[in-house]
Amino acid sequence: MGGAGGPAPTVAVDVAVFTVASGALHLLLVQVQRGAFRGEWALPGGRVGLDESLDDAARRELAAQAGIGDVYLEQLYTFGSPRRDPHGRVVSVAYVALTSDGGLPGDTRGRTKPGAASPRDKYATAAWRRVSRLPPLAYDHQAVVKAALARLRAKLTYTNLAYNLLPRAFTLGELQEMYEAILGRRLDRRNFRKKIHSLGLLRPLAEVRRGSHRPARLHAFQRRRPMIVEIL
Amino acid sequence: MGGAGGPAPTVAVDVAVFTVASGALHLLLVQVQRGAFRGEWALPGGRVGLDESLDDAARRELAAQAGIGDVYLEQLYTFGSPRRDPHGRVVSVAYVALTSDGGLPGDTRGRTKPGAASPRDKYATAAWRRVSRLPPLAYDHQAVVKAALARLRAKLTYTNLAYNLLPRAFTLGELQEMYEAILGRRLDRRNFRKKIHSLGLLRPLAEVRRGSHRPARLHAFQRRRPMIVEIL
DNA sequence: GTGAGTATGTGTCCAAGGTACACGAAGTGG
DNA sequence: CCACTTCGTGTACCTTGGACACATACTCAC
Repeated sequence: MGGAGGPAPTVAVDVAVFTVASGALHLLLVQVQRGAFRGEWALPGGRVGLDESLDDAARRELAAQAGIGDVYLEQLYTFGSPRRDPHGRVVSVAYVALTSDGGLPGDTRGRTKPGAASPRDKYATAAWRRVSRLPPLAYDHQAVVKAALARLRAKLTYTNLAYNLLPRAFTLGELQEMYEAILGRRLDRRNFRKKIHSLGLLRPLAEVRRGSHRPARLHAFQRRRPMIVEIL
Repeated sequence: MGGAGGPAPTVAVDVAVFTVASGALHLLLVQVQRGAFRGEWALPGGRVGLDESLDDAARRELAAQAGIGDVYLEQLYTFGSPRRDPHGRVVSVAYVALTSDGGLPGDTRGRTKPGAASPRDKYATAAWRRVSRLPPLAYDHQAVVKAALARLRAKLTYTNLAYNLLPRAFTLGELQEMYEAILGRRLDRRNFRKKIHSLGLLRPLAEVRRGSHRPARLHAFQRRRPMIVEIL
């Protein structure tokens, strides 16, 4: 390793933020404002400052470009092909982020319907898109998303990271629906519940969710911090 | 993302190269030549050129600093704390590498005894060290090694990456010895062999290895390319 | 050459976990 | 009050992983 001097690549971060809404997995995209890819969709991200860590840069860009704070953040992979960005040599550290509400600016409360663009001007070009129907992406971001999805699917099966994608209280049906949406396959309801219960990850709440049919008991995660647990 | 201009971090690679010899896991270290850490031990690595990929940079540095080519290479994690290098802001992409012979320069054939320093002048400061007895490391390389070991242990249990650490032909005892050395626990010989056989990863050879006792049949990997296989 | 010593090589039994699978209960809505 | 839909639970089977014992083949010491 060494000091400074000489030509060097630029360092950037790109973040794949996921959330679940309407039983479908969504990804946050922004519209490129200038340059060769102007108008196309891309992952939020940007240059890393001299005095901030990579994680900090990722959080800063998320807040700046989409008004999103309070996410689970995990480094994914670093993409550094010489020609991945036509504007110059950019080495990009990719992140996976998870959030429970489509936390777009303004209505952080109002449970923004993913799929719609954000109301605020500053983030007018940020939007949640169903992962199953993504537009073409700028740069090599399609490869980034592919890797992010693989990581997300893998980690859901052996960690409790699911708590980052659901609100405080949820029904077992909603939890299962989330797993099915992300893993892309159906799960046996009885086996799923048996497994979840045996792991003791959840805590039943007093309330129930009332719908068109039999009410479902609400649950919450015992501990909302990352743990290694074999779920599926 | 964007173009050039403004102050930016330097990009470097650091590589944790592992090999197995004398039934123990070894790591390749180099002695720092200048700067604040002069004389201390560190992982081989260096700046990333403007026109090379990250993987290429890792291979180039390995060849230059230790005369090592022909390794399995896998990106590990990117370390980017602002103060991890006292000489300036360096974002370092860490790699894990695996090689079967302590392939130090010159005697690529002669199966260099790990633990000894290299014979060639140019690589005089490169040496294999037992992972169980590592010296203090420069920079944040101790954290890098810790992460590399975790990755190595994890991957050995669900991939066939072991083929990168063994010569073409080996006995089942040697294979098991390698697993035990890396995982740090003993395995039941009968269950281990049963599992390995049932996976069909190996191909028995005609020859046997003769030692002080009953000869052991030599085996080779069916396919020497990365595969996902649940081994342990 | 012969017997002790040691590493190689194989099969069984049991426990645990995963998968397939069916029925009653609690509500809503017509 | 009847039909419908979702919630909620338990059993049987099979596969897998882990504990475990004995015969074989060769070397070395005597």
